[in-house]
Amino acid sequence: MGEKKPLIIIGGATATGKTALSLELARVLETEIVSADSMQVYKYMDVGTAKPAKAELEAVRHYMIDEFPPDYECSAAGFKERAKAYISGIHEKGKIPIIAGGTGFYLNALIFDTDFTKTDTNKEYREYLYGVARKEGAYFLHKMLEKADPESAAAIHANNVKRAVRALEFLRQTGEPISTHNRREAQKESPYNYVFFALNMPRAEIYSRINERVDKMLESGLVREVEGLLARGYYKSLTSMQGLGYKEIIKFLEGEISLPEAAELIKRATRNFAKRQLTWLAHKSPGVVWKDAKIKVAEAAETALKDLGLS
RNA sequence: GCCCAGAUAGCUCAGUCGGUAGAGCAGAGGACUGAAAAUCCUCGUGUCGCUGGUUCGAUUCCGGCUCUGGGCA
Repeated sequence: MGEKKPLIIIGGATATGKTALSLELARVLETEIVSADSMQVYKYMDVGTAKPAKAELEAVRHYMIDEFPPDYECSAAGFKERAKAYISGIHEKGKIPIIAGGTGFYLNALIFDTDFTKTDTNKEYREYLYGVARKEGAYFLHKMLEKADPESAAAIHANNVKRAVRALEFLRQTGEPISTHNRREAQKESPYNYVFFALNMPRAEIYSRINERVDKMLESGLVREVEGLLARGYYKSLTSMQGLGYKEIIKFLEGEISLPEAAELIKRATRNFAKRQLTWLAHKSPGVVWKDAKIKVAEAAETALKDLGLS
């Protein structure tokens, strides 16, 4: 019976101090960090994604940051595959990996080693389905799903074209309804011995920190960063360019909105995002332990080790 | 000082040919298992500026007042 390997997870809404705490924790525990952030994986996207500073990245070894070019379509599957390998690497060094990040879906994929059935993305079929949705409407597409996979159809709202497409796609590729797959994965037990801390603070404080951070990003050259990305040939429909801050600045650069308007939009969208993160943490993350965001490293390290049964 | 237009949900506004009102955004809650910083769902009672009048009944019509735009002096 191989003993379960330890993992320390640091989650929480955006702008809540995950980066700072994970850095300090990594120093104290002399270990390394695997980021779980769907946007920090991209190169050249630094200020808009609030990546750790260069000096910080040098001080503590980080993985899954600057992992892909912005035109690579990162997915939970691809992310998990790589991150999992890095985690084992850290374990082999006899260290406890720290997973830090705000992408709840990615965090879960790692913690539960979600099985993303290997399939080639069938672009044509996907395009075809989107075509159906465009021409016949979302409701029609949903009807299609209802015939093929009633259980999934019942769980997916008719307006959620993206989900309906994926369900249909999954069925065609694997021959299994995605609802069955989801149920199986949701019941999985983690192969790790993990502690999951979620940094918490009053909602109003998170929001004002977000507002301040967006202003700082603008001062730190977010506009220049986006201009640079466009100059390198990365275009607005890329997944990476859909990131918070990027899509809005592109609109500004295209003359659609003013800079102050863009700033407001970014703040608002980021606040909405933070709320979604909180919902995920509260309902989709088994074992989360909420911690005051101002927790001291020493205390965090001590409780983590204790909860892992390592002290 | 005069004329015109506004004054309705936190914001922007719609509406009621007189029977106490509704959208978008904000905000709140939720879903999510190969796009997830994405995608999607649910939730709207507020002295309808104040004050008289007409009316069975006024936020809706009429008068006055206050405030805000714009115009004329």
